Amino acid sequence: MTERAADVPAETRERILDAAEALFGERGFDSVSLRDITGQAEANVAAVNYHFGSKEKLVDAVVERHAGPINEERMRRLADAEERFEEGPVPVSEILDAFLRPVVDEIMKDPVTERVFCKFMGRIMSEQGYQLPESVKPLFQQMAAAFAQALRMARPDLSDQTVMWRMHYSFGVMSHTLMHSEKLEQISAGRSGNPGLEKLFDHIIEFCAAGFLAPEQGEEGQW
Amino acid sequence: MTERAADVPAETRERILDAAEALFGERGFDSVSLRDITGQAEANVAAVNYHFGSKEKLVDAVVERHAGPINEERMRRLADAEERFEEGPVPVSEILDAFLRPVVDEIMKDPVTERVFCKFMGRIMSEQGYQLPESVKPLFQQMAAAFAQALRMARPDLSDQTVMWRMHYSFGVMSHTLMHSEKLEQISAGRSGNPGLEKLFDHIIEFCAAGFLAPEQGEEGQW
DNA sequence: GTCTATAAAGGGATAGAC
DNA sequence: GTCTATCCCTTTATAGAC
Repeated sequence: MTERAADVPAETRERILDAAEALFGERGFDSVSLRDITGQAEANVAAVNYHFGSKEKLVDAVVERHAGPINEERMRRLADAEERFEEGPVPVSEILDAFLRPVVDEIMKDPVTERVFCKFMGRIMSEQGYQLPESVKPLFQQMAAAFAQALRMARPDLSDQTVMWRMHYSFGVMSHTLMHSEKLEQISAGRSGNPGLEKLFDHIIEFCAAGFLAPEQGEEGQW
Repeated sequence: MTERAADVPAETRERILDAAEALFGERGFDSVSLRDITGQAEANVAAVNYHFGSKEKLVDAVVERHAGPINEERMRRLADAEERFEEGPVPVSEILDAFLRPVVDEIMKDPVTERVFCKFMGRIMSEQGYQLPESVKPLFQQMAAAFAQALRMARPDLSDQTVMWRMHYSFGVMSHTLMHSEKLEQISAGRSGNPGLEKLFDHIIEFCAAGFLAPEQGEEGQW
């Protein structure tokens, strides 16, 4: 937004966004005060209201910074997969990959903020009562509808309801893992340290894709 | 704890616990004030400190009210399953059932608080930074270890790490679904309303058990 | 654009009457 | 065991100097 030299400490606005992202991911939106944020960002309390207008708008700004690019990339990858598999439906694992890979890529852009952003993403996906900013809602809903449609075509033998639930379960696995990636690293640290996000997400996709393979129990329309 | 007639409005202490459980589940621990709680419970602010000593201890009390019974029942059911399958390992779906069923039962005890407690449980399983009360920690760890052990025996072909991760994914599905059960009911309401918790959890177990069936990719010890 | 100072509201906790 | 009244702290937000 504003112009500045390359190797100078980030602008106040950016530092605030970074600090907010880290703290929100760690402790949630409500529990973090503006003082916590400006303290960590080495900025003044008043700077938040100067740059963003209010705490709520700061939350929106942090979300918007990533949500747009990620959802656009998801749509791109899904469309790309649909082209590659034009003869038949896209495999479930490819659909889940199109959903998750953009998150991994966004995290990888800056290794320093890797774990920070992991948790923040997980929190966005799971926080109760939190309302997505109006600016990203339409794209988000569009994206969710496209993925649901692709999954229905991938598993035409399943009822629509079952597909929706399993899509939801997959989101649950992803957000839960993002939020607790720290603890999990400790678990696996006994052997060879952090397995790396890429492998972790491959592992998640294997699990969820296998979950989609389960046959439907009972008659259709049981829901 | 205290004696009272059967058909009289619940004691203040109980009303506070009920209100706290509902509000904590809805909005998290930090975002809910004691005034929110006592307002909903039709009690006085000072009553919280009289009955519980502090807000933190109130949180502990809400957790303790359910955590003990649920974890004990989990252990009982796992032990029971191990007896039934004494010739061989307990199937994954039986293990997951032993883990999840006590939650369903606890929820079912009082249909009124069904959705309330769903979300509260989901929040306990997912809230970052929240520390389990010391009084329930040992039982919790013991329980987690027993289930991990059972799952390893159920899938001896998988590496220990893979089993741990997949157990974690299953927890993710469960907590995410508990916390968002409301939204999901809306989705399925088009056809026949609330599918009922029992069916929902059967569905979750199918999904997770199928996830455990996925073959392990790459060599062992890749983590 | 960044600071200090302060306003205005709400938080947890407690003393003391009943 | 329950209430009122109050203390003291932190919160968000803003006004105004620099």
